[in-house]
Amino acid sequence: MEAKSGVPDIIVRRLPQYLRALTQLQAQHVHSTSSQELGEKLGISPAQIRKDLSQFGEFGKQGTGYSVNYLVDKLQEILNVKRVWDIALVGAGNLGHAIARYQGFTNRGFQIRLVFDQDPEKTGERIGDLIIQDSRKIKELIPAHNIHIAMITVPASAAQKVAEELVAAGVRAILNYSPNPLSVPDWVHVEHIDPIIQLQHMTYYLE
Amino acid sequence: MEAKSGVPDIIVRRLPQYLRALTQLQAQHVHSTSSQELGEKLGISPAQIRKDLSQFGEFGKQGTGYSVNYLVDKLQEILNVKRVWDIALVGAGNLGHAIARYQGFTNRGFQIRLVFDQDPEKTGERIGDLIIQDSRKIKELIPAHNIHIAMITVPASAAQKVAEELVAAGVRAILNYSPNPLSVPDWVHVEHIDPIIQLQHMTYYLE
DNA sequence: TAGATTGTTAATCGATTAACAATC
DNA sequence: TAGATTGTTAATCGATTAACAATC
Repeated sequence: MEAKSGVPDIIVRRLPQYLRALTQLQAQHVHSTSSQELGEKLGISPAQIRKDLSQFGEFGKQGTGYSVNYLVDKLQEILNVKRVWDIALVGAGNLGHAIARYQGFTNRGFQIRLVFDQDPEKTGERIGDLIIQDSRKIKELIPAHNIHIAMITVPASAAQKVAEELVAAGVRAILNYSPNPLSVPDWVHVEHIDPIIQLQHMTYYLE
Repeated sequence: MEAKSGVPDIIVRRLPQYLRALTQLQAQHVHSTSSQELGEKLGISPAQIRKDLSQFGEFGKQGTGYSVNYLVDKLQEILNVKRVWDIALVGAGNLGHAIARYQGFTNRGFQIRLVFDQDPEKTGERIGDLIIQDSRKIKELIPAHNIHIAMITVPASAAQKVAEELVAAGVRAILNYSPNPLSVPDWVHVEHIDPIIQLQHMTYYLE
């Protein structure tokens, strides 16, 4: 699961960070920036930022830097987030509820459209505008809503099975909140969120 | 914020993944493994795993591989998680509640001990065994509990201020769930969780 | 013993940075 | 014009992999 047009994945991974920083500048009504300024914000060298961006086009002007609006637009295009992606969430436990209620997705290109849970006591219950659906309907509802991205917030023991059902239903990208590696076909993208991995990285440096 | 004894940070970042995979093997009562097997699980080359581990000692045996229990023990030592780290959580909104209730921290070296919120309506309320404290008590309670790690789950606009209060109270490692970069002294470690960054990385590869 | 797998060296590969001509 | 900053090349730096002697 890497390389599309041949741009190294390590570069692609930095683009969303550039976009986030630029969007924040936009919110502060900053119209113009430079690789220097962006680099300071992100802890990335200016040369690297220019090199990364140059993979996709010439977005700046010598002497003046980059137009914030223009670069935001271009990065949204490159990252495929000029549209809104509908998302399915599987697992309406504590974390699933919190994510379903989170307001921050919408203006960054994503919208949670379906929530599933396997527990019959939960199905039918509402979370904001959403109604919790029975997990057995994954196969039916995900294609019906033309959904290609899902988040998994079920207990570790159920994650692999859920992943398989999602893939069978047409999902091609999974954000996995369970502390389990998922085994999926290699045309399915998986990103993993495990806070403990990040905590343990930090404790290495603490005495 | 890098390099302790001089082991490259890129290697340190892989250690928690090794530990997680090994713990899973342990749960399946597997007693012995090899760089080959571990590599397949993690999508990392066997040579790299051996090289990474060799930075810290000789943990394997030619011909037979690694004892799972022994390697788990060694990695826990290296990562500093043979002890339990108490954690403070700031922000008792949806996400904060979900994290405070999450059961998965304890057996991986962490325990949430304090929860703070700035809203007077919430302080005093319970989440499981914890009682939500007024954020103004950060300065008092964090040193009193000898806490050095915190998680931030407040809205974006409040995150920087909270980070500064935490640092002033003695926190040296922050797991930041807000979509904001935090500016902290360089002896403070920050890890960032922003699901949208990860989603946007995946949409790059989707049509 | 024969087979397996480690730890490590040397070779390869790829990513980052420094530097600068081009130019706004 | 003078100053600033881009996009890009070439040099450097660092990480990954291949290969193998050592040895369980």
